[in-house]
Amino acid sequence: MRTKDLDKQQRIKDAMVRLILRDGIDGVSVSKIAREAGVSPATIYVYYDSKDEMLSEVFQEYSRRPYQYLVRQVHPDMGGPELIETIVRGSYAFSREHEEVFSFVEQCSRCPTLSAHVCEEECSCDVLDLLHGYQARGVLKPCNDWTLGAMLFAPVRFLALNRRTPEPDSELDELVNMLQDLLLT
Amino acid sequence: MRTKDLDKQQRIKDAMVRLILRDGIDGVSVSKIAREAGVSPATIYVYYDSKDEMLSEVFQEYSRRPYQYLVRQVHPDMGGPELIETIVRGSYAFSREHEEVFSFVEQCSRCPTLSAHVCEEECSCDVLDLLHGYQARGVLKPCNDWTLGAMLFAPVRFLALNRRTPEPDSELDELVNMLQDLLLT
Amino acid sequence: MRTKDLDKQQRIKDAMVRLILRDGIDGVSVSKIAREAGVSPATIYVYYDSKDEMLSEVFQEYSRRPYQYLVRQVHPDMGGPELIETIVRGSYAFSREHEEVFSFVEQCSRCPTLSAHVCEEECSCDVLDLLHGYQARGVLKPCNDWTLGAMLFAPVRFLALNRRTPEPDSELDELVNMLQDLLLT
Amino acid sequence: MRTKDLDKQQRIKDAMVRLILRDGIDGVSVSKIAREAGVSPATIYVYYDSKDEMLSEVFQEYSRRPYQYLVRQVHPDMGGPELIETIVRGSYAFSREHEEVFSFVEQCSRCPTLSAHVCEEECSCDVLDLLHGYQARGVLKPCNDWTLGAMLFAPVRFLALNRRTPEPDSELDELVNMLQDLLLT
DNA sequence: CATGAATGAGAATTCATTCAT
DNA sequence: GATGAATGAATTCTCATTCAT
Repeated sequence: MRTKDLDKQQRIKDAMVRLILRDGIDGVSVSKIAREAGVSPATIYVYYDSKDEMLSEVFQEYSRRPYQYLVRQVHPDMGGPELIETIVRGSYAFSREHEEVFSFVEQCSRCPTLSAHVCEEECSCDVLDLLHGYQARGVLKPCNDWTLGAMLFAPVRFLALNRRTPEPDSELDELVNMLQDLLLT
Repeated sequence: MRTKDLDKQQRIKDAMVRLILRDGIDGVSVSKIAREAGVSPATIYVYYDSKDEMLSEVFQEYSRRPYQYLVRQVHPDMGGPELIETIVRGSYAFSREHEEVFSFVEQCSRCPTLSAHVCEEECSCDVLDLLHGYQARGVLKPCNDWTLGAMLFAPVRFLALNRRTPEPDSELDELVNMLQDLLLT
Repeated sequence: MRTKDLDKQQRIKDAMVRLILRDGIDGVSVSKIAREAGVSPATIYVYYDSKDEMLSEVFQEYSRRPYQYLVRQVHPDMGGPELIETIVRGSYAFSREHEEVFSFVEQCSRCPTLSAHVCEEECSCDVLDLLHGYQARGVLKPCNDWTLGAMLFAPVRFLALNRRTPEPDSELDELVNMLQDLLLT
Repeated sequence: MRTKDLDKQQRIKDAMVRLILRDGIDGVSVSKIAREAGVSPATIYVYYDSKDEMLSEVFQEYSRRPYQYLVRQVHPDMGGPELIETIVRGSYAFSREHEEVFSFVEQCSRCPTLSAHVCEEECSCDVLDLLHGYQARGVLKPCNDWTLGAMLFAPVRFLALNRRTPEPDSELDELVNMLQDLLLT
């Protein structure tokens, strides 16, 4: 008995996410993924029951990534302004350092068949917990979780998505300032 | 007969957009669209050279819709607070009244192959012009177009996308208030 | 618009039945059939929704063939002995002249998924009507339709199936004689 | 351990035969059989060199079963009428008590690739020997083995195959009577 | 303009089988 | 002996597109 090769499964995920960045979610096929991952198409079915399930499973896993990335950057003893800045700049950094994951998650979360099984609220819960701490301490204005998320995550992603060259340093600066003004007490 | 033809092309667009809301952009095919539109697959090729071109063309056309919708709601003699409120609530209204178009545009704009040919800046130019007027008059804070768009359009779409029942009235209220505070002088 | 080519559909059916005689019902594939018929695999799906439906439809059509063949051989003014002889020898002749259809029907009628939709009684109804006439005239013994069918059709098919060389003339003669003794008044 | 192995092989055979009753001979696969038998696909290849050989071997073994069943029911000192009745009713009983084996053998014996290696004559030799005894004693009419088999086995299988509800008691009665009249001196 | 038939290419998936343990 | 992983080849079927009418 050969044991399940976790490295192989990771190569499959990587290949999928890479191809979706390149060709779009409507341009990937199981055979393309297999070729890119260096395995047989049949091997993919050792790890996933179907293409849909593969997409769904990996989406579920990766949709937490942007938030996990942020949690790693934030220290709970940061000040309010630094917190906002870290979240905004961190979000943008994630979209650059993990382009494929960022694009993959953005695409999946707009696809009705996939997004049905993933809840933004759950994905961001760790970051939200952090933010709740700041709200409790009166550093952050008390406001609804959804509004908070909408303001903290959506605009920077908008910039990341519509990224042009050169880098939008000034836009990011402006955004950071605005959100500091807006969300801190 | 002109009417007939335009009607047929419109039926094709409607069918496409309806199916993409239902099945996702990775789940539509030319034959499905044809069936849904009540025409032959061959007929689609009377109006479009290829599936890709069809998607691209319709995306280009429809990506302006959310902004056209807003322009129709805004009167240039509105006050600043009313302006913000109209834009935010109008954006949300659009996502509800034109669910398929909203979903279609959101999906296409995340798809790298499609979004390459559509520029957010161009789509929103009419709304931006309006906003520039308000900035010139000193009603709206002077800030970068991208930052402005990011703040005015992205958060409400975030709410629209992650819509849950019941309706997020309070979130919208909060959002409106925040943006009024933030963007008005 | 090209019109549906009935000849093409016939070639598909012929190919299917020929291959099933050669390779068995578990040995045919859509692509093999297409190659044998000289069409593209996709073309088969113009005429049938799926492989299963194709099998089922053709089975339903062809399962009547052995009986239609018999009806053509029997004249209603035949005498009783001649009737029996014609049916028995006719059944055997059919199995030789239409080997593929015979084998196809025999294989399908044993396959649980296929036989569920085909009823022997319906297939043989024309022959049974003929036989009822003979029973009404007191030429043929009055007996249950199923028993009659079992005696008239099953034994000769048994011989046809287990055919060895040389031809089973003597067996057929004996069978004819026996059934004449048994079934005539 | 011997018991373990034979048990495992038996489970494989059982699974195969069960699945063929359910899905038809064209619907079984090695993995399905393995799953149904609760073993690994690879294990099947410990006992058989290939799928074809497995089918062929089991068919060869099981094709004798209906006749072995009959031999067990017949006592050589039975009278002629009882003999006929036992064979006919026994054949029918077998088809009910061992549905999967009955269906399996019927399907295989129609499949050209499989039936080539199995000879009805050999399978039934024990029953034929019995019948020869009755013929020698002048109880049973002297007639060709094939004709005898055709009359004694085929009609009742025809009824078994086209079984409807309720049970065909009257057909069986009639069949028994007919064959007694026909075959006994 | 409009169509349904037709198709080569490719989709997702399963197959029978072998490999490594 | 027994296994689950792995796979090349083949499966059924759909795709985007073109053809003939």
